Amino acid sequence: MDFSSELHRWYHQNRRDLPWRHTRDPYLIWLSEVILQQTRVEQGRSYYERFAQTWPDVTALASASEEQVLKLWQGLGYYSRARNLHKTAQLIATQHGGKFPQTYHGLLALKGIGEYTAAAIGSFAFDIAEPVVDGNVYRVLARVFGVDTPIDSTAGKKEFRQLAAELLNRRDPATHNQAIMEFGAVQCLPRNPQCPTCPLAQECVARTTGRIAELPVKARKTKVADRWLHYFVFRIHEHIYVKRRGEGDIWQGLYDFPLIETETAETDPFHTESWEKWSGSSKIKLLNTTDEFLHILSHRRLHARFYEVELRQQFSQAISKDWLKVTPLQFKKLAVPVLITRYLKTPGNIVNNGNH
DNA sequence: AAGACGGGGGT
DNA sequence: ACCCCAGTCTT
Repeated sequence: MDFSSELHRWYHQNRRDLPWRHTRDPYLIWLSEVILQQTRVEQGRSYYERFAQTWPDVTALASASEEQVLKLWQGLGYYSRARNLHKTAQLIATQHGGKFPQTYHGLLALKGIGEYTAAAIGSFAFDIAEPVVDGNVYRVLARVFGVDTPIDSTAGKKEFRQLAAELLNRRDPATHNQAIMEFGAVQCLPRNPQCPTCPLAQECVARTTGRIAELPVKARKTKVADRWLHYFVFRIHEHIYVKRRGEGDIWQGLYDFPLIETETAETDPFHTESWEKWSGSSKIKLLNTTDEFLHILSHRRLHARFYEVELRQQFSQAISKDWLKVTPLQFKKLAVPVLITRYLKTPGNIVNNGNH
């Protein structure tokens, strides 16, 4: 039996029941695919349910504000996905009459839709014969066919896509694409592949040559840099100062607090220009300094501390130009990074408990 | 071609 | 501590 038939048979017996597998609606498929980019099924599942319920079609999503979309996306990470999702919804609503493009290249042209997602939407919604190549597919093909070209190289991407295209069952690309990804996610696991029960074990090159642990090959590893963040939580009567994060850094579009970043762990935030500017203009009473929060991102180690301050008077316009004054209740409606959520959960913090 | 971009889970 | 996850975009 050939690769695709074997896969198809395995899939028939082992497929999980996932909510986005009950629809051919390109909007819902798009939604699920964007949510699942670099995200495990179990992590993305509840987000999909909430998005699909809150905005059941592309017009509804287009009518929402970016703030609302980011708030519902809060905690999922890679927030450009949410911003692009929203922008693309508006484009489809206004320029495409609410209808998705029905070609691979038409889909590929949309913001937030790359080769993988265009193939996924194309095959699942429109039976377009394009192969999906995601992390699961790289792993399955690298092992079964013994391909050791690095998957994060240009040559590797090309080679794996070519192989995936040759294997694709053009009579039923939708099922084939689902099957190969599901096989990677359930059977051919990264650390613990279930080889004893694998229908492809006999032909699997990695298996027969003892290279299961070495495949697939990844060329580069992301280096992790440290950052030191000093957050100032200024409370004045019933309000807190917050800031919307801008372009060119993590968490774009989310809200946090006025921030002093230092280059080293030793640098004292109270001996900086920002602090001189703030403290020189206002009566500041430091109430509390939290312990350090260590917050791990894939490419950063964030060391964060929160300085809680009760203000007697508000800051001048010159200083707080891009700051926002909100009540704790209003603050809860804004999208914030998980790091801020962690701080807000600490007992007795000045935001939730600031009535001194 | 390389880096930026989150957060959670597994070993 | 390190790796991976239904990747995409920018430089």
